[in-house]
Amino acid sequence: MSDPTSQSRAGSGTREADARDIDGHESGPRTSPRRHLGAKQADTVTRLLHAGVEEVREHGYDGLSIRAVAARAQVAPATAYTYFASKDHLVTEMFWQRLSEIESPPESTEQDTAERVSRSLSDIAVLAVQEPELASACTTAMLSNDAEVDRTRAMIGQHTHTLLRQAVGPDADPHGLQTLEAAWSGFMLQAGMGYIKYEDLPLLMEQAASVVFRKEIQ
Amino acid sequence: MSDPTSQSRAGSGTREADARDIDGHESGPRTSPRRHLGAKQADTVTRLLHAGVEEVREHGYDGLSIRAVAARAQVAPATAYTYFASKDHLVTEMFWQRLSEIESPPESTEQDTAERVSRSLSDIAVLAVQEPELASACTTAMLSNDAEVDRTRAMIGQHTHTLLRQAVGPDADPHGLQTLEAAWSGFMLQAGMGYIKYEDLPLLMEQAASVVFRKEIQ
DNA sequence: TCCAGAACTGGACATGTGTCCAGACGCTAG
DNA sequence: CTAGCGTCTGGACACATGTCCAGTTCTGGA
Repeated sequence: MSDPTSQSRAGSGTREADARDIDGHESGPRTSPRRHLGAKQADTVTRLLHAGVEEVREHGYDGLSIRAVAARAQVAPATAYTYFASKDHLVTEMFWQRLSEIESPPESTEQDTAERVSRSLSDIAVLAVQEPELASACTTAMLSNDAEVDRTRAMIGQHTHTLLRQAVGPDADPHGLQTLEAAWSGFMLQAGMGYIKYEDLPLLMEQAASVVFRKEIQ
Repeated sequence: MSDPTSQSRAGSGTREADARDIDGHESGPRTSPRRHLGAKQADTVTRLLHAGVEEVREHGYDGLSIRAVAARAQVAPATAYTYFASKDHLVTEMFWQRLSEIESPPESTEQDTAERVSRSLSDIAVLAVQEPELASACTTAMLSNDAEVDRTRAMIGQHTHTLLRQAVGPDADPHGLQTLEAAWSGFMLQAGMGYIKYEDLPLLMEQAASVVFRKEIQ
């Protein structure tokens, strides 16, 4: 988890102060928030995020409209735009909210690198399997040129980078890590376009890791 | 040279207006699967594609509008929509038109795999360096849910797959190829978002290939 | 209790996308 | 020369996105 420094647009600030997230657990703020959202605002944001997930689940990225999300959250469209700069921002924020809860698996014991990589990312894969529409929508939304999306994207990238780095170990070949990271983006992309299935991601990444880190698993 | 067998929406049929069909009349203007273009139509398509490249160069993906492209090509918007199903289709088609001209380098001699991979893709990188806006726009456009985009995307994917396969050799480890292909998508994606530079692609891919195919280059 | 400011509302506006269609145009066969 | 047909036109339409703002409702603190 981490807190997307709530900025002008609040969006990210969901996990703030008293803010409870969708499922109700409270959260520890990570990054120092510059601005706090009051309980009411936090609630509005939460409702929007929640409504957004439902909308995207039902109608996919294309069928998602901010106005529909606002309506479902029982909020005026203009209010939604107060918190999210754009549809893409909303979508990335929905994904980030879920993703940020994923931590590195505890004390990866004696497994080999490939397996650790696979495990590290399997939680993301699980998320993507549970919410394929969201994952796929986020893939598209991430490409948007939008200052707010930039921030969120950076956090998503940072987070998966950290996950990978931890799985791979601090002394791993930089090129190997680089390659693995690119492969991950590539697989996510392919899954977003429907070329591969999200549930195959862990296996694919395990194969990639074993090929990259010559662990002779095959 | 792969020939984009001109299809429903003409787009791909850019290559030479020779296309006079055996039986030139098909009534279904909209969804007819295979339609060949007369010289005049081919010219219109060419002008649109050309204008599109200029527009995207000047204004980027977001600033690109079909109407502006049509105006630049001195054609009515409705006419543009006759040939291209959507803005995304136009963009992918522009890219494909360039990409399809790229061939595998001749008989790669005794170089090692990593270097062959780097060489094979360097022409694409050159294209992307020359037209970064186009490449980046295409990255976005590829994600569109659009039947026409599907086709073009498939051709683009097929073509790069072939390039890679040839560079890597027919007996290469499938997982290695798979990983390399994903890494390629990933790097293209990262370049499209501005995280890396298009001109670094060949080096990055060479590093990836050498890591994947244990050629002990490091 | 009361009120200033924060939060939200609702609807108009500017812009863009993609569709549709009646009619004008231009090439070519007869 | 002229009819016919494929091609192109231009503009209206339906709908989405994102902006703006005057006005209303809510909230917390004196």
